[in-house]
Amino acid sequence: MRLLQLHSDFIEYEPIEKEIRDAEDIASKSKVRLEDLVVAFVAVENGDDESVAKAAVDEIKKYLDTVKSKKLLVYPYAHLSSDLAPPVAAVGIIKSVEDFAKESIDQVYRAPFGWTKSFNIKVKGHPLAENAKEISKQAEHEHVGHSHGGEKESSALKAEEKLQSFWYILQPGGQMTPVKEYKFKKQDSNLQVLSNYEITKNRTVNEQPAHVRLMKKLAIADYEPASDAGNMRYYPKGRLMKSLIEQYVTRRVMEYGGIEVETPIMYDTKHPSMESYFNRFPARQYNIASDNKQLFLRFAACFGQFLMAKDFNISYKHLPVKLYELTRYSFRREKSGELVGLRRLRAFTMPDCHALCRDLAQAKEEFRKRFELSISVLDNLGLSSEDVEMAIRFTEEFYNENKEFIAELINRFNKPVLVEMWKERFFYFTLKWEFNYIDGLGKASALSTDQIDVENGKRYNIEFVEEDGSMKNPIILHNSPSGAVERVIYALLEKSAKVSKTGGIPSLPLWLSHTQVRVIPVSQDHVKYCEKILAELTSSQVRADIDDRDETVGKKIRESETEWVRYAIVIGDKEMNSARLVVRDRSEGKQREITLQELIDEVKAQTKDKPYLPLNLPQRLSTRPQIMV
RNA sequence: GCCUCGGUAGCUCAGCCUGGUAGAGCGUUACCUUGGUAAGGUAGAGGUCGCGGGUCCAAAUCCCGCCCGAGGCUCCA
Repeated sequence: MRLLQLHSDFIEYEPIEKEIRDAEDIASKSKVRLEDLVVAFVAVENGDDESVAKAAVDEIKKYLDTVKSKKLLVYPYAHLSSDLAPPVAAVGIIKSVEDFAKESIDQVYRAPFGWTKSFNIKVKGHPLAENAKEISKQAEHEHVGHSHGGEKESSALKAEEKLQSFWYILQPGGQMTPVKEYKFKKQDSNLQVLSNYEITKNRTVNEQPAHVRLMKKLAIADYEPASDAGNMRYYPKGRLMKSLIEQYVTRRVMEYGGIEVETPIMYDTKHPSMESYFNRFPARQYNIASDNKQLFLRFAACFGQFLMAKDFNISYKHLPVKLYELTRYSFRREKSGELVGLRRLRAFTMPDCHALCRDLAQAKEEFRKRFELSISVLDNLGLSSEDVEMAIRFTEEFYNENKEFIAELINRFNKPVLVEMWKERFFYFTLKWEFNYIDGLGKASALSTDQIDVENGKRYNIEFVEEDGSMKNPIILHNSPSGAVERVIYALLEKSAKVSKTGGIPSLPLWLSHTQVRVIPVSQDHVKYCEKILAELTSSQVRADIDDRDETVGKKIRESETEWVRYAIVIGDKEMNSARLVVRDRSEGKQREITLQELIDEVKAQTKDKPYLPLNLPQRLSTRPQIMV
């Protein structure tokens, strides 16, 4: 229950109309005026009962004594809480508050429940005139919790603070050294950054991250002030880039054996299998009220897939079963101060693949495949093992029983790895790894990840029939082979910023570039011929456009450079009378003379095995709305 | 959420300290120029100076509140 008490000179209120069906009937709709009193605004929340009403009255009485008042108005006020009890229950509790109050307070009034009311209030100007409290059922003995920090803390949040971690560096070959004793070499500098980042939490920088400027300059994405923070808009080039990454990751997961499904983005907080899972995590979700249901927006694909898998009829012969979904979006209500460009969002696109496994042996076998898949997917997206640092987390028990398995993963990664070890299992997983991108400001962000989950099979009542006919809960692996799609773009942009910082030419992978080839006519007389070339490129599935604006060649070249267009071909009289083209290759900063077919082959070779989508803007630059730059 | 800094034309920013007619570059529109590998020329349009309140004869400028962003703290299953 939420309680806001105001010591007031007067209040006037007037019932206007019934707001909800369950509103109580009242005798008169005339304006009510009360003077020199305490107004107690009350919101009844889910789970509140008579004992809460009693505790609230004790609290109110204490407050009335403090401000030396003997008059009380109980005023139902739903807006104090986002976790309201159903109206039928709430009206009962409100009446209980009124009844209990009458036992110890001289004059008790109550405003009607369920009505839209207008009110006019004058609060006294002394320091104690305003007082907010949150009263919850479990706080019965102490009766109240102060309104600040009143947010319900999940058990996970509390326990996490107590959880002690032991940090090591694990090298290929299996040698594990406490981080404090490990001598970082020059090539380990990013791992050192990651270690400091995770352990000492020392992160002092005072700059805007490079990718934020680039995502705007390249017209990929931008903030959307009309939405909630951390919900971005994606411009045509960004949307195309995201589509391509999404298609690529999805195809790779399906080739691995993933079965694509789609599940709802919102779930009932009160659903039995949801509640226990839900309460283990910090209250960091978007809440939505719909009729009498309290819904929340998913923060991962787990729920949907688990709820679905629960209804499958599974035999041990079917295992492992791999369910896959690309969530657009997953939502996490990160604290406002934590949001950064495309690195940390409140709405993001997450490939999420769960594998239901028969036992630990099968889980480990599957885990290896997914490790390979993740390395390969990330590499193909343009982020190799050199660009990322690995962290692995496990319980002491798991480590002791699976040393060889863990060493195998480290050897495959072939670089020293940061280890976090716990004495006891607190989370639902026994083993988890992730690849982190370390950006120019020394910030670490997780991309790919996989976990061995030994808890949710049971929690969600997912079962399979074992060979002997018994029912068992599977071990579940949680893999995102690429991490959030937005974060992949963040890493690619940060990586190119690093390149330009060291004097190189920043670029994006060719298959993710909006324009792969730009055709530039010297004058309007050449436009027609250019369009023929353009048609050939397009029919060969090369994304090409034409700068047919009335500008100088120099300017058009300059703009193709600032847009990071890889190939530019200038077409004038010379080219119209020759089979060869002069191609400007941005990666070399030089011009080359080749045929159109050779250019097409060159582009195709570099985009082999990658998805293709057509241009997402008009081909003619003269008809293209300008976005940014 | 808390602390610090910022928000001025579509974009990047100056002006604010010390109150007195709202500026530049890019982009855009029109015209001239018809071009050969990183910016051709001239002219015009374009503003609720984030929003709301206050002080003042007068507020982009000073004060208060709010919104949005950046960085830090914290957090990141």
